[in-house]
Amino acid sequence: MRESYDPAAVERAAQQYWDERRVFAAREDSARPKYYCLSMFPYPSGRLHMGHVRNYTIGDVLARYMRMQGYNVLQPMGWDAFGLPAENAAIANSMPPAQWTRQNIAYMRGQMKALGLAIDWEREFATCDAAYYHWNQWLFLRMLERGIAYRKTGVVNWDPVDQTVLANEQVIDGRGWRTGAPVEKREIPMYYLNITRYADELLRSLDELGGWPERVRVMQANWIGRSEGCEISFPYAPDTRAAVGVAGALKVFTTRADTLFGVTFMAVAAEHPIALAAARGDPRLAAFVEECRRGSVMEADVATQEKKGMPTGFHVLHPFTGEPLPVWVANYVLMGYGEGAVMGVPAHDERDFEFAQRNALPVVTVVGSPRGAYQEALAPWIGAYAEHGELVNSGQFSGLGFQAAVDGIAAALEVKGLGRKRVQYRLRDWGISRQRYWGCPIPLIHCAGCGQVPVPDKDLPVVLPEDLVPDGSGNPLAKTPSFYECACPKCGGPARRETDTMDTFVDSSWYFLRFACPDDKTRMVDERVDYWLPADQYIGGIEHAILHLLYSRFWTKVMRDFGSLKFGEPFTKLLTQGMVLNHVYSHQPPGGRKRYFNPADVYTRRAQDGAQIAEVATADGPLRVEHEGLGKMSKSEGNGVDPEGLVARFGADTSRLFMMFAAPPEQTLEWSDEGVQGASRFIRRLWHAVHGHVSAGEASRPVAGTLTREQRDLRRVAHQALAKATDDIGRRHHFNTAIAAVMELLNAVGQFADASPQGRAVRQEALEIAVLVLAPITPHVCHALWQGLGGPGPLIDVPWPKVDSSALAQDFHEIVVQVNGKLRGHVSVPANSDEATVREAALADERVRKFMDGKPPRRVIVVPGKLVNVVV
RNA sequence: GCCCGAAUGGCGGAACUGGUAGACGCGCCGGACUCAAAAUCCGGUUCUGGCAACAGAGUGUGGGUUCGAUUCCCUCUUCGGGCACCA
Repeated sequence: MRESYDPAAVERAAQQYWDERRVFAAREDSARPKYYCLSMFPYPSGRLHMGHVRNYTIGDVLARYMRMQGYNVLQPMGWDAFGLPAENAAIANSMPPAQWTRQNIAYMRGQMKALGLAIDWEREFATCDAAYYHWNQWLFLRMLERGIAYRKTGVVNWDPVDQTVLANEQVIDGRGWRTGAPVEKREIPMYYLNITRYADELLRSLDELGGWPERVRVMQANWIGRSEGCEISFPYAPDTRAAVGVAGALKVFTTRADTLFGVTFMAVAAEHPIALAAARGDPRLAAFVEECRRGSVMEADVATQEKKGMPTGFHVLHPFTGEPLPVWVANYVLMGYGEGAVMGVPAHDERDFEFAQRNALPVVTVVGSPRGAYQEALAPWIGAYAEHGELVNSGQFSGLGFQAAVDGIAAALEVKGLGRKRVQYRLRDWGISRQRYWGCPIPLIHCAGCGQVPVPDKDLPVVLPEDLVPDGSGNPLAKTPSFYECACPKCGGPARRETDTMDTFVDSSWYFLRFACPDDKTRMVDERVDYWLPADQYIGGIEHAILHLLYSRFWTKVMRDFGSLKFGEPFTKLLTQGMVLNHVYSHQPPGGRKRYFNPADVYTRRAQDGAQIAEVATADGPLRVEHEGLGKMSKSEGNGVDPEGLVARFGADTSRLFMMFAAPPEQTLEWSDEGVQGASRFIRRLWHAVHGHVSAGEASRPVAGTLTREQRDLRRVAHQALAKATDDIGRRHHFNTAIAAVMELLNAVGQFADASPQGRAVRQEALEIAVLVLAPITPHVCHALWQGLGGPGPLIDVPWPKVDSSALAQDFHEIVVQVNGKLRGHVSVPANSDEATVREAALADERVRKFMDGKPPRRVIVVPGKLVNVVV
């Protein structure tokens, strides 16, 4: 082996070795246990960023480790290739999204290959390949046949100037990103997938996901949001009946039916039929309804906006007392959630309380909370008001506790035909229609005579034309007759093809299945899926904890119910990688569009008053930019760091080692390349240690029982490091501490000067352990070092080493002694000492006696092998 | 606003099940090598007091449980993620 470490040469040689032998091409093999190691495929945004490097290195370490453990490993890669950024790039560069996307894929594939990932590239595909999205369309039609896909109207952000539907991301402070025009809500027909049909199963089967982080399961459970409550109907009073034109009732859902006698008003969404009916005769109300129609549809905006309301002048009747209750329009009630109406109980609900205070509505206490019920009209809200308690002022139900009250009220409502118990979910059906070009076409045809007609299976896929260039106004597909003009498959008459495309979450909801059979031209999935799936380990960012993972679980269950799959959960274990954060800098000219700047281009200086000023250099001189804090590395915020420079300067192994050493995978990481020198230095030290060792000739194996104390010490350090690294990599996925253990081992090897044959044998074993443990993390240099050490066979085929437990044995234990919980001394006791011996040794210690100050021990706590605490 | 996390030296982090706080690395300081620099090697490095031995304090804030709390419970603060059309 060469004396000095040349990362470029080492990495070229190792990658060539793997490529020539196709060592990562995975084949089904019933003789070996399989391990499907899946990382979330990237959006081809142009360049990899450090979040990608982190994600794919974690996956690669696990894949290579499990291969060493004897598993038949599949690690695939593909591209989540449809999406909005390609259209934005197209607008900016007048280039078709397809061209931009495919260029990016080619570039990023090269970057990934440079990292030396153990990927089976023969399975690669992009979701914009017709051979892939063909099956999106095929399954969508099967869902349509079974009523899982259906059509209804939905609310979108509408830019009135560009006449375009905007993504939430394109709405900035309530205005369109390009035009600056105030955004409006607009209802349009859309296609939905009936995920709520699976709400109960999606919730219950979270319990089976023992390999998922607790926090993800909690987030999903809260998102699905099962609540048990009552549906209650408030019959229209005569004024409402007259305005709406028919007799009826205002239906609400509540988890607090026990507070029914405390209802003092009703609140409906601005889009509710009662609100619209009332607005027809009231210009002020009409203006308020119009105001509510403005603004974005995002829940975060709705939840934080000022709570406003206006009375309709109409009334509904209390189901028990018959008392008329005023109906208000409120901007915080959402039409798309529940019934679009809520009952207002100001005495026992904080939001209702604030609304009542603001609008001078009465407050009626109906629950005697043990910690104090609402009394004074102007008293501030306290949490106790919302607590369960005994009912008061509630007619026949007074005196009942929470559950008895809910049961009694529900039963009585049912008798009257005005309500019943019901389970409600927060989860809403999944709207998949996008009024965009760069996505999978929805395979439907609209015929004047036949209505909505599915594209026949034989005509699939409906291929997306790849040569269009969007201009930001509307969907280019809707302006392309060669795409939308077609014949009705039923009657043969002229018809119009659907121009909406599918949400890109559809593409990513099943790609992991297709990696098992990417070449099957006749079926969506085949029997190879039964071999590889479910994926044993899924790795991806915590930001996908809800949407992507929930949609993938739903899609899997649908395919299972169609008979295509034999399992209902796609990912057995989940590792949610913490985000790699970087600073976010932006500039927004008055009335103009906000632009983001990469932190690498930003420099800061001090103003005269000492304040930090951030600027970027432009052709027109320095431009002041605003620091928005830290955020995940992303294309849209322009704060990604391209790993290319790092790899070019230090090599893939150093980059991988540095990234894995920086923090455990699940932890958020603020990007900094300080410390990368340390990773580079460590690899060079290892190289020199191996080189120095092997240039002195061959070494034998150590012979147990004949070793000196120093030789036994080094063996113990080596096997301790191996035991720790095995646990850290295999179980905990804490690669940073595994690396630290190898660093300690290398430090010990450096201290070990024994050049005797036995000494050299022990050093050989220690270096082999160091190289094998690092093999999953820094595979290229370890490939070369293994050759240098004369290890048997190529590293890629070497199994994970086994801990020699006899090497770990220790004769003495260092016991920590505390007095009153404070560290006061150490004693060394033989490893097999009993509790009494340890206690005696501790009490005999001089320093311990000094701090006991002559007082007798009140209590002595002995933790075997570790610690003694003397309480005086 | 709601849901989920996180906070430990100058910095990244370690302490896994309640038992020695600061492993390992970066940076910094000192030394060796060198004409010099880089690289490399050796030593030191939580803070305060002390020449030292040593003592005291210390894991975002305030409280609680415990012989013992970075770890468990409650409060608050700050930061990050998600909130259904960014992916």
